Amino acid sequence: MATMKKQVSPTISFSTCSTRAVLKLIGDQWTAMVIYALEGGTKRFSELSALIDGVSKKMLTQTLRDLEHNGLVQRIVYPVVPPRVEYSLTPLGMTLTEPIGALRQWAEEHLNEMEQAQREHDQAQHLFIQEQVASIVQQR
Amino acid sequence: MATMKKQVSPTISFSTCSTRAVLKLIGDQWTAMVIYALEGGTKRFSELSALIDGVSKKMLTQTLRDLEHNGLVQRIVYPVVPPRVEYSLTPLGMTLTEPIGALRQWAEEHLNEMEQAQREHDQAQHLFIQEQVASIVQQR
DNA sequence: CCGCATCCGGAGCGATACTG
DNA sequence: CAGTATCGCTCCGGATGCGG
Repeated sequence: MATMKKQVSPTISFSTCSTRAVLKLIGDQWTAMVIYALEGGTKRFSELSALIDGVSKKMLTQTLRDLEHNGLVQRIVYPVVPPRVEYSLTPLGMTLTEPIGALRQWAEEHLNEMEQAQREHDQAQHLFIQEQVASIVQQR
Repeated sequence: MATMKKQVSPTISFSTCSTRAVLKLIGDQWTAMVIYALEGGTKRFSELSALIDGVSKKMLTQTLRDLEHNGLVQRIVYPVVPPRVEYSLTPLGMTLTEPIGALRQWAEEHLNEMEQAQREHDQAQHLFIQEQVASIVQQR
């Protein structure tokens, strides 16, 4: 097991934590899904737009630019009319599919547990609020 | 989720993609780091606050509440003066440490590559802008 | 067909002050 | 000590229109 006790040292500066950097990368709504969509191979802008339900042109452009800027996605413009732009993962981008896949796998395995926990928690909250209301009413 | 307008896409519906759910979970700035901090064991509110550099009380509270709501973190309040509140990972929360660890590992391995790609890209951008300026100056 | 610029409403977040 | 309440600001993200 690689993960032993792994005690958090008392002086860890979280500002330099690499987790933060990755989160800044894929933390937004669309990045992970763009990468996921590009796992299938090279895609045109309009194809991505159609695949990723709900994304606006602006956000898609922004996300792709960001990924390109970080060297995870390659952007190829064909100077033809009408314009044709193709996006694909770089080798570096491909390596990101693994941890993202791990995340997705976790989600598929544990999402139902989480939803159940949510329901239980909501119910507890609900009952608690009812008690509060009851006690307030009683005071009057 | 309440308002599902378009569900006609024959391809993958990304709105129901589990990746999205996980990202909503750990996508924000602090969640992943709270979990990371709690890997070391039970922590008090003030301890977390000290460990996670730069987090405000408001955000820390919000993040912890969210995690508690999803059944990933347990919150125990000791009714004493001064107040004492302890947070710890639930078994479900522990399972999240793996994919998050994978993410961090990827970051540590590839962050330098990304930074290099960024620099190269920035330089290319810079040169391009220089060309633009030059051509404009030339026109005058 | 692709992408950039602009505007604008609203959510998110920090700082501060207050409570128990 | 561990929050809650409120204010104010920033920035996200959608809609629209232009340009190549």
